[in-house]
Amino acid sequence: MELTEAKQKFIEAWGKLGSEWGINRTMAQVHALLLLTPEALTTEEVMEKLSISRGNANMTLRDLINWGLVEKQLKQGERKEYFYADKDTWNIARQVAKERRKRELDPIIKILDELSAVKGNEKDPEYKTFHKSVTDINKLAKNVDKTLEIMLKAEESWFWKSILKVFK
Amino acid sequence: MELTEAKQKFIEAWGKLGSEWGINRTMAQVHALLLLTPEALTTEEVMEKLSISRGNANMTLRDLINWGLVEKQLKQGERKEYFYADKDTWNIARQVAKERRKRELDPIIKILDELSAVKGNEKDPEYKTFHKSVTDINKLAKNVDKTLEIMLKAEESWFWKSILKVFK
DNA sequence: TTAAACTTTCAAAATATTTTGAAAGATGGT
DNA sequence: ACCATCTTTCAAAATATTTTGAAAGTTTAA
Repeated sequence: MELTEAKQKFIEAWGKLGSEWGINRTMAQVHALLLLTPEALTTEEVMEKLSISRGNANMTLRDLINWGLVEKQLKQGERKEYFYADKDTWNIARQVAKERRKRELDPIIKILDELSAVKGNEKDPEYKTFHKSVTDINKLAKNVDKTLEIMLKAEESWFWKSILKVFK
Repeated sequence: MELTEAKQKFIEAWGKLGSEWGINRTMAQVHALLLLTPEALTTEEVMEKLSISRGNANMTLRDLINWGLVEKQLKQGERKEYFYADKDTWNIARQVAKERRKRELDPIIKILDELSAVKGNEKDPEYKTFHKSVTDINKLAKNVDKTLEIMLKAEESWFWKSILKVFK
């Protein structure tokens, strides 16, 4: 397989994986493209290489910046913006975990807290099942949340350092 | 908040969370409904409670069975099938991890292996960046895969037992 | 074998999501 | 102030996904 074909395959695969995990296909593809590109690219170049519209490229690049996966670069004497993707796999994983935690885990925990607090008749199987499921899921969600928090901030802890080293 | 409203909220929240993670909204909602229900339900009951069509209910329930989250129950002298959801949070998490690993992680690792093997000119920055990104991601993916495998099969290991206890 | 009870299928319809592209909005140099 | 260059916006169009429901399929009992 030659490089051009291989790049294409990677972009496709990354796009597919992304969409299976609730990340817009194009966003994942633009990210893949930037991961494979040594220098920063302009909106124009992203548009061309992936055959997408200006609007789409613009929005997608903003999103990637908001996710902390891509940074905007300005070059001396040039008006246009260049986009560069962080190539550190570990940072990418960290950023994705961080964002999804904030966007999805936190809100669901808030709801689960409310629902855990709902009172009812302990003799009623309907209530008992409801309460058990909700509190169990809440517990798990909170543990995941806590663990992520620790992993995300405290890479300095010897304990986590040794666990995380396995993944790097 | 009273029970009926709380149940409704949980079903909605679970559906939303599911769809943000690439799981069909209805599938997540049916799962939520079954999680809240002490006894097994028939297709008919699921249709009514969630106002969905027969076809949808049928397909969704099959999917949940394929994911290992719901089981079919047959009752003495009755023709119709009843559906019951495993209420053990830990099992649910295990099953989801197991299925997604099989369906998504394994295929992407296969592709990354192929792409890692692509040869090129080490002096070419295009190639170098491609190769680094692909092999780095491949490494991370393989570590995640290995870890999941260990977690999924070997709960008997004292090491994992102590780690996993934190989450339960 | 028939028929009632139940399940499955799948093309078409409904809905949701993504993408486009032209126009409006910025920005900076002259 | 004007213009060229670049970015952003967003309603409409294109695409993708999900849902429907009626018909076909299956199973069981009499």
